[in-house]
Amino acid sequence: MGKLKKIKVHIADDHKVLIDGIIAVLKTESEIEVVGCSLNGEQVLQWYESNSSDVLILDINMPKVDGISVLQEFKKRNLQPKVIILSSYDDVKLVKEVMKIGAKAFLAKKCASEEIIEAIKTVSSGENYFSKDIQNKIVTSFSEKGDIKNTKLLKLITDREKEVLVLITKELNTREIAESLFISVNTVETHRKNLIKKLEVKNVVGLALFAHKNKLI
Amino acid sequence: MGKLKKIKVHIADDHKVLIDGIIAVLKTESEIEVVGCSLNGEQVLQWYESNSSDVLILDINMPKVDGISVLQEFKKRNLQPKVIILSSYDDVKLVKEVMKIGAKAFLAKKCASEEIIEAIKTVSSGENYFSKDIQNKIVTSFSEKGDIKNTKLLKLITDREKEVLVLITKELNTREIAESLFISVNTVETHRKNLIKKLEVKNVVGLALFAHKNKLI
DNA sequence: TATTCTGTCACGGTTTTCCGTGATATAAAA
DNA sequence: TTTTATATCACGGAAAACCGTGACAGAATA
Repeated sequence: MGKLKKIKVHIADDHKVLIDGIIAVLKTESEIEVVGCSLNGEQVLQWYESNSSDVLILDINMPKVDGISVLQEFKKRNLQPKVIILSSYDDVKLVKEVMKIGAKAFLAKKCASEEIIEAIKTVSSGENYFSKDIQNKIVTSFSEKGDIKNTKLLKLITDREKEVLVLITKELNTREIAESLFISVNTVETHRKNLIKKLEVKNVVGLALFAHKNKLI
Repeated sequence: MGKLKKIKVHIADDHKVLIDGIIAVLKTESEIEVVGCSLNGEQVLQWYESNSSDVLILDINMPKVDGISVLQEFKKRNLQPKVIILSSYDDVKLVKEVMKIGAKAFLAKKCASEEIIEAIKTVSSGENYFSKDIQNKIVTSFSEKGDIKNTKLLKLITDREKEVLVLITKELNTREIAESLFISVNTVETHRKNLIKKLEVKNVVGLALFAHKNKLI
């Protein structure tokens, strides 16, 4: 052991084999040192009560306490190991969610094992890391169109109704909308009624959310 | 000219030099044929009235009619050349916007010229294409946290209030919320009042939009 | 211990939304 | 030319939202 400060890693996954696999891979890296491992979320939280690591490789699907809950608990306790999420699901929404609650990297389990090393080094230097296939998914998801269902609805409403809808989202009430469009209160009410019918919502809340989701504002 | 069906490309950019550059690059590719070019959006629309191409390389910033407007007009006229956006701005939001209105690829102007060829081939086969630097930006943008401004307000409201707020966005009225939380209508009203005060909005519309903007739903 | 925060509930009153139903004029489409 | 779509207006009534004010218990905090 030289003067080199190793990157301390904890591995949490309910599949013992997978942990062993990762340990084997990491053994080839002199800068990385596995300092602990857990088979479920509970163990992880316990371990971090009396220990610490630079990086935590965390499975999402674990018994007792799942990975998401572990992350949330970490946030509460203000624990700061850089977390690399390891998941068999590589849904883009899931990726977004875990990044939001503090993860620094996301690896699909089917990723190349060298990517684990890459990920550890990257997050410990402060950057985020996504495995190649995840990157692809993210980019692909980007070009997906929004709801197709709603474009149909969007085409149903007239320009004037759209105008009223926008003013509704500005938190104006019917009287104020009428004044700002120089039309009768009754007319505005009619527009409201038609909007609610056409957009298949129950009330203003539905209208406001529709407008926002469809970027009318 | 053999039996090979060439990919017909139109180039639109207000910088003549850039057009010439692209033409020079594409000349090396036997499968690609430049069939026209325009210096502004108006010319593009005119050209497509009596001509057609498989691919259109389109600059965003052009005089008279800009690239976005061209895309929108295309949609109206139901013209279907695969559009590759060429832009000096590589803002992620811009990328998202143009993809939504029908673009198939996005290239930053600083991209490697081979990427243009790659992009043309990719879109003409029906897939989307993003230049490497754009891909990076997209992935990076993914891990960025949301608004910082509203987190102040978000911290002001209690868990129970958040619960009520979420139910409001489901288009439930006060009575229904009360029933689903097993509390009195009066209590729900109190929560509503507090929410409106704390979040500094005028009515339910403001509440709904706040919830949506802050991803509470 | 005293104070603040949270969650609960109540009452009365005003304002706004929601709903149905119907009418008229104009313009566009079948 | 008849029909359809759009935009306008009216009335009446029920339902819901909004507002102020006050109160109480338990938990957390200072």
